[in-house]
Amino acid sequence: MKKPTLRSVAAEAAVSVATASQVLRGVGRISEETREKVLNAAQRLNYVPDGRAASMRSGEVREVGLLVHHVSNPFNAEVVSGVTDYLDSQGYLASVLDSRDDATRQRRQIELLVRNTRAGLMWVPALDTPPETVALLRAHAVPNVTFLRHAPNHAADHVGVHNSAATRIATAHLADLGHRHIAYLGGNLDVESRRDRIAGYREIMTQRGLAAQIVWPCEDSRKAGMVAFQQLHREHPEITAIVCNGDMIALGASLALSRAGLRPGEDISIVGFDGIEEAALAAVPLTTISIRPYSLGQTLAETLIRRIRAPMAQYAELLVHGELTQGATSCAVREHPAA
Amino acid sequence: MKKPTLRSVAAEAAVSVATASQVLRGVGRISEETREKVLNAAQRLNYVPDGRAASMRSGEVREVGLLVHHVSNPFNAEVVSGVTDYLDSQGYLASVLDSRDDATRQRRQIELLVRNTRAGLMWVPALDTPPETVALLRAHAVPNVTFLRHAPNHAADHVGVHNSAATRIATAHLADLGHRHIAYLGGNLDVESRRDRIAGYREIMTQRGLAAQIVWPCEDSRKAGMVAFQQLHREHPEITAIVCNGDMIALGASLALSRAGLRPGEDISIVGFDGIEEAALAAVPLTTISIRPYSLGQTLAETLIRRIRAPMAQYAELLVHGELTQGATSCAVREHPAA
DNA sequence: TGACAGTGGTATAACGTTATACCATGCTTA
DNA sequence: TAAGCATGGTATAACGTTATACCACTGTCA
Repeated sequence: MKKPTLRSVAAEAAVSVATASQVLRGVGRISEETREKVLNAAQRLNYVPDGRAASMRSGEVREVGLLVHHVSNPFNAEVVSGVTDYLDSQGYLASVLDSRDDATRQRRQIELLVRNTRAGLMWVPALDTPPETVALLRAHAVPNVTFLRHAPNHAADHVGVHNSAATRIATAHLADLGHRHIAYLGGNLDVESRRDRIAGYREIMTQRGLAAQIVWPCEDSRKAGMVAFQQLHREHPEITAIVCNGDMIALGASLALSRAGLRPGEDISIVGFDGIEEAALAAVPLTTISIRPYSLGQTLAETLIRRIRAPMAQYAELLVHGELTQGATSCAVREHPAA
Repeated sequence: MKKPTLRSVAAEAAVSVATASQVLRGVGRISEETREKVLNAAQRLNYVPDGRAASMRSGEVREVGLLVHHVSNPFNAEVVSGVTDYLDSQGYLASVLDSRDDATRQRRQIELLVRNTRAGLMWVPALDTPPETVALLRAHAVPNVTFLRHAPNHAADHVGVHNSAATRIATAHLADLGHRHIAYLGGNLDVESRRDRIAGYREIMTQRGLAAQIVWPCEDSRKAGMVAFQQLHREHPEITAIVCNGDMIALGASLALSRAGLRPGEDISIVGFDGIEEAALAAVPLTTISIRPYSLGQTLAETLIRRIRAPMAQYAELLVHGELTQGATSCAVREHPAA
């Protein structure tokens, strides 16, 4: 009643372990007759090989790690879904961890992954990721792909979003609709993605001769978006359009607007960023720059697997372009609402 | 430049592997002097033990599997977050897989987990999970906890929701508000959770002498909820309140209502089920039966770890009770809207 | 002095695979 | 008939740990 092992299968089939191993892996020269004997024995015993032993000997590992800053955030959840689906199709397993954007926590988690010998790692480097964390990965030669953010002084594959291009599209879209007072709402941390997004916003604003550039920070959640929008609206009633740092913020802003008796789109235009499923199904469907998180997750996993298979290949940086998804929250400007 | 091993650490510290191993695990009788020698050597070499080898020899495994039917669904995403957070605190790793509620896919995924020697498994059994899948788990003595649904003919720990009690609360809440035409919206599959929920609904309806029991199926998504509500409303204009099979459906219904020019709560009352973060932050905050998905995830993980540590303990069934979270989508009934 | 118990360490066999090298056969061919 | 070579299989040493058993000292005490 013990767990069946290759030895017991071999005994059952009356062959050597070496032969049994070869049959089960489909390698070597084995006669059809013994092949069947082994296969039957394995079936009878309900044999499943021990991946640990196999991987120790062969050096092949089919498990990877995925480290994000907040698993239950809808954008990340869709990414996780894309990642696990792709990996599953390749026979890989993913261990998912939530760093909560805490560098200390992240450090411990990476150690846990290294200790459990993952073949590679996909990670969103936490804020203030210290050099030691990067050194750890390098010391253990862990194939890894950074996602959304780069790690400081770390040459590695990267999958991310072309942030500035995306906000250029968003801002230009609003400017084309005649808006002149366009604010940027969201983000409160000094991360590259936000910097790049704001840069794209400013670029278009300047190009169109729009001097009133307002950047208003807030956390990445619906609630924070609501509150921040209310403040922004009170301080700058002249604003007729906003570009948001994320869909959750945009949904929050849209909600605040509705609750204030204004109509998203008609009174004030809003453009989101991410393209989560929910965006299209909000009370007022959101106009957003869609990044297709599910497909981004697939790409991320694909990049890691490729790296694992070709460890010496040159590092690559893949930035996906966002595309404008027209919802109902962006319309042509009307006369000044505060006028 | 090769990966450091216990052997190399021992060599560096000029002791035997056995000694090095004992020092690093903090067992055995070792002098302070050699202890430091080993610790320093390990540090210098950036040594991290190989979990595979350790677990093969010691039999201790600190990795588990988590198998749900749809990772990016907000409810499940919050559960995953709770699970990974708890496991992380215990030094465990979770491999997350999405079965898409496909029994064949699920079967392959469980085999993948068994092959990679997880210490245990948390799973939402897919629809029509065949006996062989259950047999597989039993044959390999995999400690496992079923979540939300039971697997057929499978004695195991279970963590779930007290479904009938929850819908009794929801239905009674609406009846107390004076509603007499209350429909049940959502669910399209013959799963126990839905059966139990409907039973709770019927129980209260009957108890209150409300004969008009309407059960309207639909898939578990916002979009499906929208469409289904529209049909339901067209067919049964007398309905003034609905109990939903999930928050996503409720949010969809609420949205459809708004788009039809009706006010959720004031014209037709809606009660959701789940208590996802988003519910409280919808255009109209949702009245729902909250089962705290994050905390449920923690409980789930805790149950599995307990089982792993005490494999012979009696099986337990833990059903959490939902609690009514009052939002704005449920109000006292007014005169008949269709009158 | 010899018995005995601590103290601090080591040698070695597992764990369950896979990779490498090798060994019997039987059959061809010069 | 000897050399050569497929064919089908086996023995065995790894992989990097940990558990078990054991050994060499030193000091204590009758």
